[in-house]
Amino acid sequence: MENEIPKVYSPETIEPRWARFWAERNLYRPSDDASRPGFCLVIPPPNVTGSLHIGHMLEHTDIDTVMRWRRMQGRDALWLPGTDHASIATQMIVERELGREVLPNLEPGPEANSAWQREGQRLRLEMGREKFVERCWQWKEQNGGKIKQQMERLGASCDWTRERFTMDAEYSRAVTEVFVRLYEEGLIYRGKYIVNWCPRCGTAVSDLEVEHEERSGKLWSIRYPFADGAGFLTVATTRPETMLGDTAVAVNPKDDRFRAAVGRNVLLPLLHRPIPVVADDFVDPEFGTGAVKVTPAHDPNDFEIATRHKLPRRVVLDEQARMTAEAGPYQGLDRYEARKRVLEDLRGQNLLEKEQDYTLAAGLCSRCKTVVEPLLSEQWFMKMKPLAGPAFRAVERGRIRIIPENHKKIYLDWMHNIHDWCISRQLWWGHSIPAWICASCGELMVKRDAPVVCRQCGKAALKQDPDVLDTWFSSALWPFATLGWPDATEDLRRFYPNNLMIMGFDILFFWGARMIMMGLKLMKEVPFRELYIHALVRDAERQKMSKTKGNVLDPLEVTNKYGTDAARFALAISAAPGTDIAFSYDKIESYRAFANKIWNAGRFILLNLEKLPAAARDDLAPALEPKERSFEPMAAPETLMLADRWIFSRLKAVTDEMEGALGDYRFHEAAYAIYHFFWHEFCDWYLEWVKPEITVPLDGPRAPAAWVNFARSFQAALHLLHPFMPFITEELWHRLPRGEGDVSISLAPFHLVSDAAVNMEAERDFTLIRELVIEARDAKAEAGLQKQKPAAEVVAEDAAVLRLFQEHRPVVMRLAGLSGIELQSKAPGAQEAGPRVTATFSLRLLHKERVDPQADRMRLEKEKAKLEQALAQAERQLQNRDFVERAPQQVVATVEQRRAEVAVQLRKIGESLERALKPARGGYGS
RNA sequence: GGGCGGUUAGCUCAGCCGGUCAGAGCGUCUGCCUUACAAGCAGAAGGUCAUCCGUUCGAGCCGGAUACCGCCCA
Repeated sequence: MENEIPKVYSPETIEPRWARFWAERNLYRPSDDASRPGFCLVIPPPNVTGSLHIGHMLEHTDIDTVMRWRRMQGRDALWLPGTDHASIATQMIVERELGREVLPNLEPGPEANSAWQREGQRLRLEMGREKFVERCWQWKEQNGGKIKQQMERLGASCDWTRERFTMDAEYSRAVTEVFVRLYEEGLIYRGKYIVNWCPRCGTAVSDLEVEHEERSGKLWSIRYPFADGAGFLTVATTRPETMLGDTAVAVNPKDDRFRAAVGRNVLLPLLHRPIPVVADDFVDPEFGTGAVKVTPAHDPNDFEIATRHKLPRRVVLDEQARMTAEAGPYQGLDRYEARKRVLEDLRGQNLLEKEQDYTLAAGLCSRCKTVVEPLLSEQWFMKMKPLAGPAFRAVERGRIRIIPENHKKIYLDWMHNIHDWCISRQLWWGHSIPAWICASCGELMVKRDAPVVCRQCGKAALKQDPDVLDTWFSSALWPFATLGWPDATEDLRRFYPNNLMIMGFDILFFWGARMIMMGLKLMKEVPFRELYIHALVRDAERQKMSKTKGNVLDPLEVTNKYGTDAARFALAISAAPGTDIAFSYDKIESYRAFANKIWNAGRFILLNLEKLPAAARDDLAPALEPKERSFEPMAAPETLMLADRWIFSRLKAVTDEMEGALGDYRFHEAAYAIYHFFWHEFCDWYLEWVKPEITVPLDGPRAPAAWVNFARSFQAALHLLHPFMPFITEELWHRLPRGEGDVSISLAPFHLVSDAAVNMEAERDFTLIRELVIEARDAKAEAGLQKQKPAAEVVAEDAAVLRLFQEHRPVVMRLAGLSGIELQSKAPGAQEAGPRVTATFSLRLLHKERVDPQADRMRLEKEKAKLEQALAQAERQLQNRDFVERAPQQVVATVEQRRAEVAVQLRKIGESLERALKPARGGYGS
């Protein structure tokens, strides 16, 4: 038999089996009984190109823990899985793959990557849109399943029958519907504005997709001569090459230095174009020389100035960031090459006045880290202010609760300062924009279905807008589009609003905020009631994990090495809200030890179960029937041990504590509660206490109370552990005597223990016994007697305590390793080893061979000093009239009680010390 | 420039509404292969709670300032 339960837990043989079991049986598909209370969370859809990293594992651990817990509470829990199509990322990957096919011999590395990318981009244009999109689908079919496999392996309890992808036909219908509705309402518009343009990706990106990075650069001061030949104005710029597109110089109207210049023309150097000097409040007189160049087509602020002053907009940089024909002799040069040439030429003409070091914030494409170019471009935009108002109020007024709370303010600030969102992308893989332009008359039509003829001129010369929508546009619809919107489905009715959303801070604005706006707009209701923002997983050195740093971790690697349960538990217990997690293998290892501990406790119970008569074993199954709040110590007073009453009382307390913590997303507290309970209460004390009852050979048909209580409390602990450690708990649960109908622990109640189990008296009594055992062990260790079994003398003045000790003499002797206990109501002045003093009792070992009297005395002195300090502090407090009068009575009472206890202890220690100083009766070491 | 967070044991971090809150895990030290578990058991040592000032009868906890570290936004 022992061979079937190995001493060391090996998750690799057990976890994949249950992962398959859960998935194959569709265990986590909610019932169709709509009257049952639901609980819904849709996954923040991972990028289909990716694979899950350790951050996802944390996210999914948090999610799965909540979902399993809610399910065990009896809710019809729906965790809806899926992925998003990730326009830019997918396109980049497929391009790189294309490139690799024609350049197979490059050594992998950043250089090869960019060569493949360039070549792939060329091939994409060559093969055309239709074929390329087909390639993307192919890629998705082949690689998109990876995330599902990973999630299954990590135990994610989602409903795979409801899996969604943002480019599913049904989902795309929802995307089109939203676009058309918002366009018709005037919330989506098309226009020519400055956007963030990535010259490498060849597309516009939104503000959120630009990362700012401090870089050292230069600030150049350039002279712009007045057109009439009298002097010059000096402007300062960090981007001299854009001067070729200048259409004005601006100064602050309040700036006296330039009062005379306003209204005059200057000659744009190099191109010799006359441009006006305008006065605009935007100009900061403190910056540079106080005069700035105005480049409306390449700077958002200048664009605004130009609008106010009706200035022309000259585009001098093209979509690859090369100079256009507007740049005259510089046409065709790359932006950096052009900068060099412009500076040379200015210097040559003595128009470059100054060059200083300057720190500037470079905007980088978050996808490829290329410096983005502000560029005038025709794009689709979404008006955000009208959507932001309701989204602001929903959070402000608590209709959505953001946890941890400090993120609420960040959200509100962002929502308050929101700008219109550029939603079109010059990419091929994604949702096409449902807009058609008439080649004949220029009419723009936005339609759900492709129109045949132009509504204006009637000609059949319509061409669909070539752009696709920002991926985030479609994922903003996720909480309702996945449930069947725009149709009024049963799922939608039942699961919208979702109860909860869990995501990382990094996508709060990309996603969370936009989902709230869209949900309120289209469903007239918030998308979810609560939004929990989880922490970031960093590496052991607290560095952010990133592919470029090479410190990313594959969850499956961790899982294969230590077990999923251990990794999940390590993440959960580290997940204090608002604090990033420093990932370390040490941590995982210590929770692998925990899994092993659980395993071995299970092993203990199972091995002994085997030794029970078959009838008694069968008798256990009904006693372990998982019925909500039905477990309490079996009523059989003559065998009911203090330990039984105690462990059930503790179980009840821990269950409540966990429910409280999980309800507030304090995963670390819930995890710690069950960790501590299982290891340091159940195993260290309860199991050790009842061991003789469990190992004693039995006959007869009935399982004795001790057995029922032991098995029940173990099972209840498994239920509490299950949301965190689904695999090992499922395995052990199935090995306990089970009835036919018990399919999975994950469908059994979380809260097994009856309210009647609370027993404060048992907790108090048990605590006293435990203290007694610990004092005895400590005394033995101190005296170097660990290997021996001395007798002890225990003195307690309280008759009830004496009675309690008397009743439990055998178990104390066993647990402490004592050969006997002499109970006294008064100190007889015996003179032995290792005196221990507590407020309730004192204990000394009755051992002739005194090991080190000096050590005893020192320890007592030290303890005495500590107690004296505590006493002094209590007395100081109590003598303070302000304290006695103003502090709550309860606090004063506590201090008074403490003073009394400390005084008693001090008195006893004093006595012990006195005896220790005197030569012993019979002498030490004699 | 604006905003936010952090600083508690050697390391990683908990610590709720101010009053048994000075804690956990890992590490270290001592002793044990005690018939579930050495991935274990029984013990122990270790902290001026970053610094300063303030509020309070009472401050890791509240307020202000400083220093250092980190993040977000512009």
